[in-house]
Amino acid sequence: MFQVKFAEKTMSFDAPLSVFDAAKAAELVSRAHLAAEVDGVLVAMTHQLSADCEVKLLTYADEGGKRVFNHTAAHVLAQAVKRLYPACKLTIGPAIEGGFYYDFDSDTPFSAEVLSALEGEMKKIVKENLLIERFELPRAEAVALMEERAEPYKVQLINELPADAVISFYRQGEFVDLCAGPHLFATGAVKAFKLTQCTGAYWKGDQSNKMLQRVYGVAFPSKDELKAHLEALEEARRRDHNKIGRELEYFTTVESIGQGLPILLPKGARTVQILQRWIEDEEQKRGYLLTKTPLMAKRDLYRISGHWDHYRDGMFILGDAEDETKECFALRPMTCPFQYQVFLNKKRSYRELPMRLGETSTLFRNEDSGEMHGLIRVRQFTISEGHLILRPEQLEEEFRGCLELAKYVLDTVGMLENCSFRFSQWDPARAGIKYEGTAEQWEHAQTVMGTILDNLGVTYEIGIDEAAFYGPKLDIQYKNVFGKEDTIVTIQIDMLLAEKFGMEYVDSDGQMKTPYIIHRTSLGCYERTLAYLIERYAGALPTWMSPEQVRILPIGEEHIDYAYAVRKALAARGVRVEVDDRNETIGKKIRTAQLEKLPYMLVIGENEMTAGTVAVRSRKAGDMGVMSVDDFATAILAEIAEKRR
RNA sequence: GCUGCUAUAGCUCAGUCGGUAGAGCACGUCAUUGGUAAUGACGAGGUCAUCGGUCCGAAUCCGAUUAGCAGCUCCA
Repeated sequence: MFQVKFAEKTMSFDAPLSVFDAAKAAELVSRAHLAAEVDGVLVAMTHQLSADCEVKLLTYADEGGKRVFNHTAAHVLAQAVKRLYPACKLTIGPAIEGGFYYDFDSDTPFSAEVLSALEGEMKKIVKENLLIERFELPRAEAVALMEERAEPYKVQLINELPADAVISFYRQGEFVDLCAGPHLFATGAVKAFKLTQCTGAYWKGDQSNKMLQRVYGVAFPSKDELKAHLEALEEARRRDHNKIGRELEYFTTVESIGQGLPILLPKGARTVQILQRWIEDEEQKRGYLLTKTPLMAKRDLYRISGHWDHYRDGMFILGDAEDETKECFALRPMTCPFQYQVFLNKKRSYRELPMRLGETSTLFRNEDSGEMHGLIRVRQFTISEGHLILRPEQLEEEFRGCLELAKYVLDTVGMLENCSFRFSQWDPARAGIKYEGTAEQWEHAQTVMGTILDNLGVTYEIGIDEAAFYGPKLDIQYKNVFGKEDTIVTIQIDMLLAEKFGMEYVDSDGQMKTPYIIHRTSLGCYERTLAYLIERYAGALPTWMSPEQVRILPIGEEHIDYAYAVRKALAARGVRVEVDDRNETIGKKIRTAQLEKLPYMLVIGENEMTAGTVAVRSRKAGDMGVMSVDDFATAILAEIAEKRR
C-alpha cells in the first residue's frame, strides 16, 4: 500500500503501476500529458510507481514536458536517418531550448533535399506510432549491443559513464539508442515537426575533434503550434538588426574594408553619439573621471598585463611579434593596462580612493573569421569602459554602484527586461593556461563576489570557465529576438593586475597597499547595443535616441519656406529635424512608409502657415492636432529629457 | 578557424541546355498633384564579387580568394 499524491488529489494503490495508470485511476490524465515529475525527477508516463510519492503531470507547456517531447522527436529523426542512411553513426541528440538536434557522423553533409527526405521518413515513423520502450543493460552487454550495431560513438559514451551509472536504452521499432531518457509513450505523439537546418558541429564540442553533421528541428503536439512558431520566427527575422539596420541606413559593410569592420552611417553614428554623451555625462554625475588613452602600445605593456601570454591570438599586432630586436606594437584589445597608467601617474593616497576612471574606449580584437555578425560581433568596437581602483573595504559598495549604473542604463534604453545575470567563474582545470593567479586568489575573488551578489540580491546563473583571465565576472546577458544570448554589460573583480602593474596607495596607517580593481562597462559595446536597440524597437527608436526625431512635410511648394523656418526654430532648440521637400511629398501622395520609424512628423499647409502652427502626427499617439511651434518644441524636449520610451 | 549555403543595378530578385543582361522598387529630368503608401513619360545604372581554369564561346561549369548567412568553436 502506497500513496501517490497528485496536485488535485491523493490516491492509494496496492500494487506497482505506471504513472499513466495511476493518473488514469485518478481521472487526471489526458492526451496532452507527455511526461511527469515524480518527487521532482523528470520521468516518462510509463515510469513505474511503487512507493509513496508526489507526482506532477506535465504537458508541452511545461519545460519538462517540452523537453521530453523534443527529445523523442530527436529519436524519430535518428531513426529516420538510420533507415535512409544506415552507414551514419549516431552520436548525441538532446532537446534544446526551442527544439532539438541530433549529431550524426556522416560522410556526406545533409542537403536541403536530404532534410526533406528525412522529414518524409519521420512522418512515416510517427504514423507507425511505434511504442517506445526503456531497458537497462550491464556495461559489458551494453557495449556489446552497440558494437553489434556498429555505433562507435555510443560505445565511447558508455565507456565514459561512471562506474555506478545505470546504462539505459530506448527502443522504438527496429531503432535502439543509448539514452538516459525519459521519452514519450510512442512516436505517434510527435504530430508536427520541421527540420530547420543542417550544420557542422564538433564531436563533444571540441574543435580538435571530428566535425559531425548536426540536424536541427522543432517539434510540437499540433500543426497550429508549429505554424505559430514558424510565424514567430518570421517576425523575428523582420526585426533582425542585420537586415533592418542596413535597410534603415544605420550601418553598412564594405568588402574592401573587411570583416567585422562596419561603417556606421549617419543615423547609426548619431544614435551612438547620443548614447555616448548620455553615458559620459551620467558617469560624470556618479564621480567618474574621464580619460583618453592610446589605441595601441608596444608589446612591453601587454607583457606586463598578461595579454601577450593569454590574449595574443586575439590581438592585431603591428610588426614582427617574434623579432625582439625591433619595436613591435599591438592595437589594444582591452583598456585596462592603459587606464592603469592614469593611477600610476603619481603617488596615490587612500584618500583618492575609490578612483573611478571612465573612457569611451575603442578596442580591436582579431576574432576568428567565422565569428563576425552584423554589429553584434565585430573586430573594432567602442565600449563604455571603466576601472575602479579601490581599497578592499570599498569593494562591495563600489560593485553595487556599478551594478546600479548598469541596471539604470539598461532600464532606460528598454533592455533590462530581456537581461539575465551570469556569475562567470574560472575553471581550475585551466589554471595557468587560460587563467593567471593562484587557486587561493581565485577562490578569494569568487567568494567575495558571490557574497556581494548575494547581499545585493542578484539572482544569477553560474558560468564555469567564463571568467576573464584575471578574475571572475558578473555578465549581464541580453537575449535577442532569436533567443540568442550575448553579454551586453560586464562587471569584473580583479585582484591580480594591480600587483602586476605595481599599483599601490599609501593607506591611513602609512603602509603601501595594493588596491583592488573593478573592470566594468555601463552600457557595454555601443555597436552591439545599437544592434539590440534596433531589434528591440524594430527600428523605431524612442524619440530621445532617434537619429531623426521630427520630419516636416510641407504640403505644396509655397509652404517650403515656412517649413524651413520651423526647422530652424526646432533645430535651434536641439531637436533633430529635417524637412522633406521632395516633389512627391508636396503632392497629394505623401509617403508615410519612411515615417513609421520616425517619432514625429509635422504637416504644414495653408492653415498652419497662416496661423504659425504645425499639425503634429506622432508615431505613438497618432494625430495630435495643431499646435504652435513653441508648444511642440516644449513637448518634445520634455520627452527627450525624460528619455521616455 | 571548422562545416554547409550564398554572391547578377543602391534594394528585392529573374535569367531555361554555356551563345555577350532583365523586372519592380529606389535614383535623375520634365509634367502632374494639395492632408498621410507608392501619378505619368522619359532617362541614367552592371567587366554578372575578385582572380584563374575548361571551352570556339562562361553570369551559367571547375578551382582559389574575398565578403554575406546559419551553426560549431571562441567572445563584449
